[in-house]
Parts: sequence; C-alpha cells; structure tokens
Amino acid sequence: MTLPEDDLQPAPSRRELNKAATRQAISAAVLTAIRVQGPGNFTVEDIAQAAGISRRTFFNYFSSTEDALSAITIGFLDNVLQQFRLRPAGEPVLESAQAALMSLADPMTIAPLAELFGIVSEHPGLLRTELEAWDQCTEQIIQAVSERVATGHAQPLDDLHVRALGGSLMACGKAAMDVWFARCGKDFSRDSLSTLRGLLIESMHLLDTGFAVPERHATLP
Amino acid sequence: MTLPEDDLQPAPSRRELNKAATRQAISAAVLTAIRVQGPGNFTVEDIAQAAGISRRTFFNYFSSTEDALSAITIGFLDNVLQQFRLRPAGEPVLESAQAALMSLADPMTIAPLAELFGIVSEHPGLLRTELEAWDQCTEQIIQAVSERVATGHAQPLDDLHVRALGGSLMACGKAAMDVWFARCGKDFSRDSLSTLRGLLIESMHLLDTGFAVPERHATLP
DNA sequence: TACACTACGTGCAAGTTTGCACTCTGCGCA
DNA sequence: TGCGCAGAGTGCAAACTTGCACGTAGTGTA
Repeated sequence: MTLPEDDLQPAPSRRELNKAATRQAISAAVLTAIRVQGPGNFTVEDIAQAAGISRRTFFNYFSSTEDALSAITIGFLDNVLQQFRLRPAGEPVLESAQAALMSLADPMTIAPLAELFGIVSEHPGLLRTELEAWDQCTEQIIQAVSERVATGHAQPLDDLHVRALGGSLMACGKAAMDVWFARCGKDFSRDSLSTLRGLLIESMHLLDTGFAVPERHATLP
Repeated sequence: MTLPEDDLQPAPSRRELNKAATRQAISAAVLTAIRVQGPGNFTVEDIAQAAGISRRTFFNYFSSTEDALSAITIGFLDNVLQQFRLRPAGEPVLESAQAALMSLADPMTIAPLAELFGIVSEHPGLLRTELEAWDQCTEQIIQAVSERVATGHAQPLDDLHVRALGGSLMACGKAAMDVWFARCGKDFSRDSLSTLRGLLIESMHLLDTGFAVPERHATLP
C-alpha cells in the first residue's frame, strides 16, 4: 500500500523518524514545562520523563533545556529551508521564499513556534535564548540563499547582497510574528496560524517589491 | 515531584516502559488492521509502520501477527496475576482472584481484550489463536495458584485441586466474557467495560460459593 | 513447469537508548 | 566557613532498534 510518492525526497528512514519524534517530544515537553511551571522551575529529569525518554538521552540530543527551546525555532526554519531548496535554482530568491512558506501544507506546523513566541513575551529572561536562535536562523538563511545564487545565476552575487537579503528575510519573519501576536494574541487555532502564515508570506512580498507603496506604481506592464 | 509511592513495586525502569509501550502498540496495530482490513489482508510491514517501529523490531517482539494477538489476552491476564500475587499469602485463592480483578482501577484496561473478543466472533479463523492464548492463560493461572498454595497453606494442595481450580477460574472468565458480549455487544464504553469487570468478579464469586443457589442457603453465620 | 514477485523469518553489524557512576557547581544551613 | 544535597553534564558498557542481506515459501503468470 505504498503511495505513488510524487515528491522526490527518498522517504525518511525509521531511524530519522524516531530521532525527529524524540527531538520534538523534548522541545514540546520543555515548552509545556515553561508554560505550566515557569522557566527554571523544572529539571532535565522532569523533561525527560514528560518526553518519555531517559535523562541521558536528553543530553544525547541537547546540551540544555534552552538548547531544546532553540530547536523549536531552528527546526521550523529547517522545514522552510528544505522547501526552499526544492524550488528551481533559477527562481528569484524572494519568490522561492514565499513559495516555500506556502508549501507548508499544514499551518499547524507553526504552532510550537507561535507558542514559544508568546511564552518568550511573558518571560523576558528567555529572550536571550530566542535571539540566539534567530541569529542562527539568519545564518542558515544566508547559507541557503548563498547556495541558491551560486547555482542559479550567471555571476554569483556579492556577500553584502546575500547577507543583507538573508538578514532582511529574517527581519520580515520576525515582523510578521510581532504583528500576528499583537493581532491574535495567544490564539493558536488553525485559523489564527493560517493568518500568521499569510503575514509571513506578505512580509516576504513587501521585500520582493522593494517596499513599494501600492498607490504610486500600481502595476508594471 | 515524586509521589509517596504507597505500593511496593520498584517503579518500572524506562527500558521496561518502552518495551511495554512497544508491545502494546504492536498489538493495538494488529487489532486495528484486522478490524479495518480483515485478517490476512495486511503485512508485518504494515503493522510495523502503524506501530512506529521497523519490521525487524516487530520480530524482536513477536514471531507472527497471531502471536501479537495472543499477547493482548495474555498481557491482560498478566496484569491481573500481578495484582493476585500482591494479595496476602494466607488469603483464600478465590477471594484473591476477586480482589485482583477489583484492583484493576481502570476498567478500560479490559478494552483491548474486549475488542479482540468481538473481532474473534466475526472471524472464526482467529478462534484457534485465541483458544491457544486462553490455554496459555490457564497454565499461568495454575502456576500462580500453585505458588500461592505452596506458601500460604499448612500442607500444599494436590495437583488435581490446583489444576481444577485454575481451569475453573479461566472458564468463569470466559463465561463472563460470553455473557457480557451477548448482553452489551460491541459497546466498549467505560460503563460497558465496567459491567464486564463486574461479571468477571461475579463469576469468581459463583465459584467461591460452590455455585450455591442463593435461595437454599441464603447466608451462613 | 519455470519464472518473477511478494512477504515471512532470521543473522549480523552499526546506530541509538539506557543505567550507572562519576565530577562539578550552586545553594541552604549549622 | 564547612557540610550535605540536588541537579547539570559526561564516559562507558550493556540493552535495544534498525537496515540489510539472505534463505524460504506461496502465488500468479507465461
């Protein structure tokens, strides 16, 4: 009963599935622990138990609970970048970015990220960790963009171009989350998360059009 | 946050928990596959996938899907016998049996067993396997009773006594399931399963009172 | 009948999880 | 200050899971 498998990914092995499941179980457990008990009021032992693994295994995956928290953000970006890399090499970067976000079929994929965002806003002590994660994400975006422009263009773009673009992408993502959070608060429903995804795409689009004000140049022929 | 732990069991290790979870995931997957696709219309590969493990791991646990089915019945009995063995050594066997069944706090524990019972009734080809499981259960009951009377009595009971008692216990259990199934059909709700547990206990009680007809000797002083 | 194909069942080596025994650090308390 | 203790991390061996390769058996097909 194997599906036709329209995609070209070679179907993740059981090993990979298990690891991914464990990673996300740990991250989810940390998120819950922070929500319920507050940051610093739980032990690695607690997390391991909630995630259904041993304490030792926790440390096989993460070096600290903060690390596990970062993984939520970085993990989400990984998914998006994976989609990004599947886009044709010749496609403009900003179009690929929007397409990658759109291809996240299930908007619930963003749920942990969104919840983390809300939690960080309540516990400023976590901001340091979150900023670190974003910084890592930025570097990964830059890396991905860099790979893209190396293959898809006649002459490779210079470093400033690539890094500015990467940084802006990340900044747009953050802006989208800020706006979403201000607008929807802690609503993690499917609809709300769909809105968030829409905002993310919209922010990329703004970047794409050079933040042009719609009224001035409505359309180009 | 460790609870007082009123019981004397040494808290199962993570390894034991993992194994138990895998065993039951496999059995549940087989049950579902039979219900949905019918016996023989699925592969070990399907089961492994549904249970979230590799095909090889399936065979680490069971030698066949039938084996996994037997495990449902035998596993339930194991739980009951575990409670049985916790009863004081001096307590009469039939009282312990009733107490063991009563100490199954959650009647939902019986759910897989009950569902299996229903499925077997629809697929007589599975009966052979089920009977085999019951036979194994009978032997285990006899074993447990045998251990009990060896420690709790002045002189050990003879083989006939022990084996007849064990066999009768199993027969009563089966009778209770027959009656429950005739009465409740495929209702696996908490209430219905509570009824089943009641019938099981009642059948043990009948055995305990020598199947006395209530009207004749109502009560003894 | 011969052949391809699918699924079963098993041996083995490599990858992963776990228990345990440390060391180290921070904290409360006498 | 010194002591005890709880929790973070880490090294290691044993237990467990997985992928893979193999041999077997049944089934459909030319």
